[in-house]
Amino acid sequence: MLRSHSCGELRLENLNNEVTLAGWITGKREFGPILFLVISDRFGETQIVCESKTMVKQGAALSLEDVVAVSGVVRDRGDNRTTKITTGDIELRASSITLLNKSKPMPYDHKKNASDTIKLAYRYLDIRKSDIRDKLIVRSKAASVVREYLDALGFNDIETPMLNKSTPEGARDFLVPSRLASGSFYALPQSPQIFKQLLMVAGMDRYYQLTKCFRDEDLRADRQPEFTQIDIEMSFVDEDDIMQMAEDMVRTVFKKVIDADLPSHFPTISYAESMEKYGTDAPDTRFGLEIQNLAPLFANSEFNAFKSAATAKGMAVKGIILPDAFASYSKNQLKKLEKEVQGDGAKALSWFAKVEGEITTPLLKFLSESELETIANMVDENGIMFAIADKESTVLTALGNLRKKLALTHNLYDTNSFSALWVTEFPAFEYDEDSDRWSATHHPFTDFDVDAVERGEEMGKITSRAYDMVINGHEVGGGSIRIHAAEKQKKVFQLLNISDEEAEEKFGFLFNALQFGAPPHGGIAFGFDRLIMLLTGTSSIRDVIAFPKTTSASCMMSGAPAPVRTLQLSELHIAVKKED
RNA sequence: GCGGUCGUAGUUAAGUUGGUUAUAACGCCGGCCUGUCACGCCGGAGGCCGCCAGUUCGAGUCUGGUCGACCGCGCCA
Repeated sequence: MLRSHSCGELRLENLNNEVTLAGWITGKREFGPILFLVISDRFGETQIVCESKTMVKQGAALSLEDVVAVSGVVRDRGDNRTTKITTGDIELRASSITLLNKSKPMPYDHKKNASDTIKLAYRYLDIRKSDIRDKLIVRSKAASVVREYLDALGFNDIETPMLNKSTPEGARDFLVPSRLASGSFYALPQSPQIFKQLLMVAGMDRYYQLTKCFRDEDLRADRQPEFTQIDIEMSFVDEDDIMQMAEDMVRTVFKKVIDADLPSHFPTISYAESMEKYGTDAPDTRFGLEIQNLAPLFANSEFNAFKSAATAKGMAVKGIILPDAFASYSKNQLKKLEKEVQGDGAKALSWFAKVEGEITTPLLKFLSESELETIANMVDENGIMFAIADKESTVLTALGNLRKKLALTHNLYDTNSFSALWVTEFPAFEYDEDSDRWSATHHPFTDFDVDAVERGEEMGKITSRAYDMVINGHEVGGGSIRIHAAEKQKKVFQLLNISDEEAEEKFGFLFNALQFGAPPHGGIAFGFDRLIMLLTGTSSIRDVIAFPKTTSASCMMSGAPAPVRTLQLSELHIAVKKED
């Protein structure tokens, strides 16, 4: 070992010990005949004093971020103790300094808020100098808690292939050209979905994996082209078994990693109720501001925009009530809010405020006495009711986003608290206007009541056996009970207008497997990165990934993606087309 | 693919109605300093104002395009 202690370790009890520390120089304060250095590693920092002429000379030659080993005796700082660092009671009187490696000056000032560009270009320095380091440690800890938890329940960690066959459904695949089979390609997995189901057919009973998934779609603050899933599948279970296990696992992770208590039972809300109350399928329930249906109120309104929205099919007029806030709003701010909802496709945002018992609104002259009275009864003094009349889906999206925005600007919730819940009863099908047909909302292996279709129930009302776990308005995990009977799977393909040939080509190997005694099974997959974002309280996924990519999916350090040599291309039977 | 914000010494920023030699702080280099801990003081070096074109007598500043970073929409079964 090049050191006897870490840089965060020494205390008064080590007085007069002869020790050696190794780390980076992070401070240097010179006073002629005496010189202070600060040596740091990820465990902490320790002050070094150079007093002899030789030591001062050697110390003065060092630069910040040089890597050194320093030997000497631990000394009490006496009157000069500090509480700013954990080793502030002591200092190390240097008797020898070994320069292990020199460092160029830092390319940016880590104490200031440097640009993402330069921090990503020197990611290893950002990890060394910022709290990214702590977030990566949380990530490591969380992964080990997950493994411990699942191992104890008899789950087996089984790897699945990275080189797969491309399936045209779902997200765009990352492709890997084949050298041996000219013109053929592998696809990197979007998730191990089919393989984990095959493992159930294989009788493995309980499977899990922390594994990379790849999706070639445009990025967001919470999306990377490669990300990590906690992938889980179980045999001989129903929804409750999986949900109970999954929430207990997540509770354990939050408790053991950040000592946070999630509720002992996660409430369940149906997709329909979630959309109606919160305008989203991933509601944040740390605050109220639930969406109210205003259709009854305006069904006979003189104000035509409201009346028609309240009565026409597929239209809606809904609102949310923000208590005790109107006095703090200017006309300008209300205009800004309207701009926001217009960004979500709504035509306008109406508002009604209660001032001294009376309703104030730009729509005053369009509304009847009784309408104003009803609103006055709904809103408390100084409260505002915001309303949107539009296409139902637009109204819900816009109010859902407005709700989050208002809660954030008015500090309506504790940012350190957690709300965890399940969303269930998702529609099994959604209507695709482009292709004029119904398609599976989740993947086509999700179980649902197929007979309901034969009974003639409305396609849009049939729900599937799927469930999403939502924490603080983020979907952290989702899964379903799968179809395990080949016959049923065949029917579903037919319902979805997937021809036999198409089904055979896309999913043939799974379909075959279902015919060989597939057990009832189901599972769930968690977005591991998003879970770590919640554990570390960050809003950027890049903060929880050691070497992330930019929003255009490139790496600021390596320059990936990059062109390759012609020889490599020709081995792969590939010619690159020139862009115009 | 679309929209928004941003791009000026190594870094973070300022830069007025378009006008002489483009500022500051931190960092870097040299010097001084015996208890600092954001040490202090003196001096110095450091610029393709992202890139290309245009308007103009004159562009860091105005216009168009382009590249990059970030945020959002589409997309992400």
